[in-house]
Amino acid sequence: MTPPGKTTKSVSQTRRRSTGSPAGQARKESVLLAASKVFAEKGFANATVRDVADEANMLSGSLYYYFDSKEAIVEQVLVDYLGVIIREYQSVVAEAADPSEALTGLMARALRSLVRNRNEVLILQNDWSYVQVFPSIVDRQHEVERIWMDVIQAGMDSGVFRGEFSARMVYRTVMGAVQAVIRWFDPAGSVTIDELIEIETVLLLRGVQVP
Amino acid sequence: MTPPGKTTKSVSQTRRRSTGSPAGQARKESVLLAASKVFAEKGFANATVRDVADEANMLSGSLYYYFDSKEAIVEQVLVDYLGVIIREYQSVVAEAADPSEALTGLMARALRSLVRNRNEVLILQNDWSYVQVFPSIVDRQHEVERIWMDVIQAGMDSGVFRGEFSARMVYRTVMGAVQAVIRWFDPAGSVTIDELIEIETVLLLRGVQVP
DNA sequence: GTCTATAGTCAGATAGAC
DNA sequence: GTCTATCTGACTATAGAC
Repeated sequence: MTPPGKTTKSVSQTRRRSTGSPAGQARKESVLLAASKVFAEKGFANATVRDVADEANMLSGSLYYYFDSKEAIVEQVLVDYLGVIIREYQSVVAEAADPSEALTGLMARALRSLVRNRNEVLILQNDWSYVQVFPSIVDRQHEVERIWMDVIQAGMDSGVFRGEFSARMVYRTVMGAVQAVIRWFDPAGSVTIDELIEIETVLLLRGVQVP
Repeated sequence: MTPPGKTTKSVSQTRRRSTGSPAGQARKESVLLAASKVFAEKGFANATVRDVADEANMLSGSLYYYFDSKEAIVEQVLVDYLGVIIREYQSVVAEAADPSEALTGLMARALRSLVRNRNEVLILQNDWSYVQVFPSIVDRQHEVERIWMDVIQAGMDSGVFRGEFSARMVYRTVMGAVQAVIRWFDPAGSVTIDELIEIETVLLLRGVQVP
């Protein structure tokens, strides 16, 4: 498979106080955690900085010690998440023996992360119109797309995936179905994550592969 | 296939002036059209009533002659759209000879409406957290879900669709992939709508059907 | 029916005490 | 670092003239 390729840079630079201490760093993390929860539940535009502060057990003014703006908070939340998932995808691809295994692995990885990082994925889905102004986020989304499409294209080139569709269309269709899982899957329900992966893989891979 | 079943009622009652005249009705329609465009482009929360008024070539105060609130406008936009698509789905199912034909027909219908009513679908997708407070909208979404799931369940019962998944999971997965089309399909691009339908049908139906 | 003008509200951000 | 207090701007919605 294709080599990793160093990930995109540059979160909008913040001219904030250092937050050098470990305690300060931890506090910042707790703000990010609170923000991801609040933004996911109420929607970015509907959630107020006071909501976030409440959830983080501080007052709204204090947030501005750590972040320049409400936008900067959601940007950091999503950049952090995308950074993690990109590295995971890269290692999945690196360890896969062939395109079918790689695509299956990517789907499994996506589904697990969807369940684990439900809030971040919900924000990306629901508030895309508000976060697409950040190049730091858009660039990382493109990096994700590139990783998946390289796998799909490799499968088409080697003849195991149907070649009559564009890799981009296949990627979007598969990813669309995968992302939709967030609307119905309940980790506490009767369907396990492993069953979920089995189901989605069967439903989607059959159409992608050459019969 | 299952009988139509009368659609849900009750848009939040407006205590507005009559707007009885044909001209007034047409003006109201033009506000709805402007609103669907503005809300889809900027997101419901980000769009202001002034934006909508501008697009409809009037001043923001004048909007309130036709509607009680910003919320009432988006509600009307989506209720109108959902009413149309529900009737279309019902007739597709009524005319289908078997579940496979019905499901293919539903997918084709969904994809065409996605392209034709891009704005309304975008609002439903992007601003679901803001419009889910309207029973008039949620009820109609459930009606859509019911129509699709009845078809899928019938296919499972008759043995042509894989029975090991729940109808709901299949519905959500297929619909997720279909809805994702709105993010990449360009009606002015090189892929025609008919090709789009062919592609999505092949990719998705193969996994649903028993080999 | 559409306009002007504005009331009322609320949210993001800042200043400065502690 | 966190708080209190407050400013500022923006937006929805209304009142009333035309």
